[in-house]
Amino acid sequence: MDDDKDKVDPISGGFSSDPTWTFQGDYSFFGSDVREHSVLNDFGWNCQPPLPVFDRIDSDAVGNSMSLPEVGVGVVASEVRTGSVDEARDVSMSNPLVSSSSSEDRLETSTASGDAASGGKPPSSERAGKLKKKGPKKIRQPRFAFMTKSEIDHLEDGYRWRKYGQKAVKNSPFPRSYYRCTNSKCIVKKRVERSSDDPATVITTYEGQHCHHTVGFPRGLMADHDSPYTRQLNPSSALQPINYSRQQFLDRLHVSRVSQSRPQLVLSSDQSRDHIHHKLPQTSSQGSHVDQGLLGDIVPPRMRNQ
DNA sequence: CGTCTTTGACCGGCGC
DNA sequence: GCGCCGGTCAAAGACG
Repeated sequence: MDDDKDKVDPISGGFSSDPTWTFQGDYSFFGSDVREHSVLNDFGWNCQPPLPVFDRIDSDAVGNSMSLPEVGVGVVASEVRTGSVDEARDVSMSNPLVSSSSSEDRLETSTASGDAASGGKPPSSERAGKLKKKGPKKIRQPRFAFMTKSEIDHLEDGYRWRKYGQKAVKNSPFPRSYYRCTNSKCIVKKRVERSSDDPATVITTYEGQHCHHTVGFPRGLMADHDSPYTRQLNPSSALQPINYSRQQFLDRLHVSRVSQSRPQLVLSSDQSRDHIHHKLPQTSSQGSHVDQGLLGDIVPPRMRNQ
């Protein structure tokens, strides 16, 4: 192990100081506010507010703007302004990440306006009579995406999801899956797709904010209820700062990954464990940062508490 | 039997 | 107007 690699660049969050973790290209990917949220925790990434305001997350843009760290999570943290479309467009115009035209535009318009009601197919009789009335321009849901190296598409994140659709992605051999939070009162959605550039990379896009706590890992995940990981996932256990050393964290995480055969958000393949060991930037626990759900590591509080 | 996934059809926006 | 495309619905099937 080379401790030199554990130094953390407060600006880059450690990625830029290590070639393996370098986000190639430039930080425009993160917008101008990159300095303000590049704080890493033991998890590898911890977006601290304020996040840059993007018009959208565009997986194409993501792929073009960055190269993923070999292991771990490449974060495309973003917040979509909840306001008028025009407002958001103004943001996009000033953000180099945001392309002028993308499918996400269409996504925004279609999902936010009707959401559960508009997109699908009501009974034919109903369909004929119930012509879409143009409601007020949709309110955009906060949205962010991240990229993970994983063989598993749908990564556990502490919430339960119901898959409601799958579509082939243009210019990609991999389909995109659509998930919705199983909590009936929760409107959070999630898209999962593999990068066509790097099939080992899973791009997960969340939309909206959970209005409830995590449900834990009902499928037997994270049985170690006292792990730092669990503490971050479970609000009830996240009441205190995480005190594990990085080494302890990695050891525990490794055990859980191997035993469960289910890679978690930050980590990917087992063979990369040593790699992670070397490459994970070392930071303090940022003890004040405790949160609910895995999203707590990514979504800034103001996004979650809107 | 309840829950979840699969899958074909449909909707609406956008570009041409 | 038409076709493309992303997103969604919902019936049917699979699964535990």
